[in-house]
Amino acid sequence: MADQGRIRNITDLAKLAGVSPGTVSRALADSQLIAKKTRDRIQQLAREHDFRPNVMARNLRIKRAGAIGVLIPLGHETGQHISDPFFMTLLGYLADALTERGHDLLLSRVIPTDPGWLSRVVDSGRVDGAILIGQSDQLAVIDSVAGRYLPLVAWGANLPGQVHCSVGSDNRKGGELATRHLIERGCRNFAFFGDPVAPEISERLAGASAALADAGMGDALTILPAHLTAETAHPTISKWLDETKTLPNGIIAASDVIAMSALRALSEHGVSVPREVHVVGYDDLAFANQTVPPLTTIRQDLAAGATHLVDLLFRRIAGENTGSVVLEPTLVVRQSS
Amino acid sequence: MADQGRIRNITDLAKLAGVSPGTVSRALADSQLIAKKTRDRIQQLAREHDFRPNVMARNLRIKRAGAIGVLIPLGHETGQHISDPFFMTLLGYLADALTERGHDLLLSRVIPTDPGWLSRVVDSGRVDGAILIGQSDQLAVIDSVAGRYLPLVAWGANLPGQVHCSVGSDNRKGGELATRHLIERGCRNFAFFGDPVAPEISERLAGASAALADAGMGDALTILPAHLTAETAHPTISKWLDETKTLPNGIIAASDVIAMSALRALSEHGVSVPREVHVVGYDDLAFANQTVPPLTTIRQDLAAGATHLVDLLFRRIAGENTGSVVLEPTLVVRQSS
DNA sequence: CTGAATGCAACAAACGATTGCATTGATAGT
DNA sequence: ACTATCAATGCAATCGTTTGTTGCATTCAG
Repeated sequence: MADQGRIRNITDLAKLAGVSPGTVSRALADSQLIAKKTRDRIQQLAREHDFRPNVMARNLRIKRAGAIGVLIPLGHETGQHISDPFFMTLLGYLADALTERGHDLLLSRVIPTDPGWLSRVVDSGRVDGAILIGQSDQLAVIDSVAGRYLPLVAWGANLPGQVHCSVGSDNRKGGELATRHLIERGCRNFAFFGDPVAPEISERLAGASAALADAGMGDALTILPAHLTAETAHPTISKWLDETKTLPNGIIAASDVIAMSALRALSEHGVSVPREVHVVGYDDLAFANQTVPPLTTIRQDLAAGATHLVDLLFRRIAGENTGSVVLEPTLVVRQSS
Repeated sequence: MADQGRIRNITDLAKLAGVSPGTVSRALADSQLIAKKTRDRIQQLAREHDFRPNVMARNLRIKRAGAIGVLIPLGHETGQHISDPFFMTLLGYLADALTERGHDLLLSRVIPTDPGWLSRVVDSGRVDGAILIGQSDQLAVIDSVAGRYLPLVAWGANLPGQVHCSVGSDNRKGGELATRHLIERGCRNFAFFGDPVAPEISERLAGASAALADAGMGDALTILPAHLTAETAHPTISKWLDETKTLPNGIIAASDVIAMSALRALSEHGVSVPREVHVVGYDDLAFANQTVPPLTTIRQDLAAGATHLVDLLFRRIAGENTGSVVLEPTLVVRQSS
């Protein structure tokens, strides 16, 4: 009969080492309370049997989860897949930032059917805190949970009177930047591609309108409510181009994804960018400088955003009631304008 | 004095209901052992205090983790960010498939420095199984863990003699498909953009070479080892175009991301696609039909791939020693060829 | 009216760790 | 030689559940 197989828990290892479980626990934690010699021996033994203490049991005792829930609520825009490049870019940065802090990332794509979707996660005891990527149309639910649960932060708009902590860029200002740039480029006739049902988008639109009003061109804007996915944006835009009599010469897209669809649709209609029409996107995702022509866009610094989100979250986990953060959007000029 | 605050655990609720904790547990699980009347009363009470049993404690007792680890090993190609659209697309599908099975997704971006990176996750007790997105250059480590740990599957190549279970498309065949298509389009002079250091890429290249040899054009292929990220691929390609004397008329890109960079570089060099040069990508990611012109590409069905990965994983969790799956790649013809 | 069958709920032992406190030896101080 | 001190380890309670076993009332057949 062999050694009775693998070492499954701290008690097995204790027997093997001829000590008590408590001693093993301390030894593996490298506690000074245990003689260096014993510690080394036990650690060596653990390595030999490649034994690792059960994290779940540890977390239960220690009362922490070691994981942060990252939720992507898809309320409106149900067609929007989790693999939307914007979400994914932010997710990537979050993964890095959380790993750095020694926490795991529990990913959840959630389609809010009942109002319990958020508490189900935060009250489950599986996570030490939660990060929402986008608020979708769930402001009420988010605010209500945020009222009693501190470690919760969201990417998105910072609206007056909102209870929860958010990180996002100044969408209104972004819209202004884009529009001013187009005005400088000599555009006189504008179109906004994007559905203002989402708060961020409607802010961007508001910024655009304001900039035009400032320039005395308040009535030169057409709004085309294009959805945020490429699959739905392209046909919408294409159809619109077919039907429109006078083409605008400045297009403000609510996202890079929409801008990319616009570039394609314009190309298919034989319209030259930027000669005939100038296009500005929003986000500055990785692909934005790989389009033909490379896209002028409003950059949201998602790396900085992720860092802020994580930073605020951990301060809240520590008990601090932090405020929100609004990032400055910047204009990145490339060849589409 | 109020009700002493929140209900934190099953015992609190038991006291409140005047029953034992065990009864509460059974009641919340809707066990027939508890009288319907008692069950209802307790469930109602739980709802009122929106109490949810602690998942970690439950999992500890029940000996399951309720989560699947999804690991993205970044061995070679360290520049490759987690937000690579390919990874993210697959991740999205995985998130959906796992959620459907009632499991959480524990995301980990791992840069393998020591060989313990994989066991650290699977032996931690936090996950019921693990899915690797890509094998990177870690075949040895993966195979060694797979030898003793059943619930492990990987997206990637299916190599002869490999111990671990994998799901991936037939890269060699994909390379052949792309090349045959270009031959049919009348191309006579070819370039392959991609670094064959990764096993998948080298298979795609092998397929391309084979197809050319078949057609008696074995020496008509130039290889440009472009990296998989857009940031690095574009300058490489651009430089190459500057220096090359005779332009190929057929380009096989190892991925859609590389193809997109190629499209841009070609456009910048005033080369018309597809009139002068035909381009085929690989993957068929969401953006592939939004490029200018829309990209002809080899489609890997990632939705099906994710379903297979999850399916195999759960069969392995149940104890079955499954084989690997190889998916058929298909050609999607658009306007770049 | 007695004894067996049945339905409900309580009890207590796990799951695998951590940690305050008690205990043990050995060394040192007087 | 006797005790005070201290370092090293063991003991046992605890985290919040689940679940096999047991015990107490009923109910019903005979």
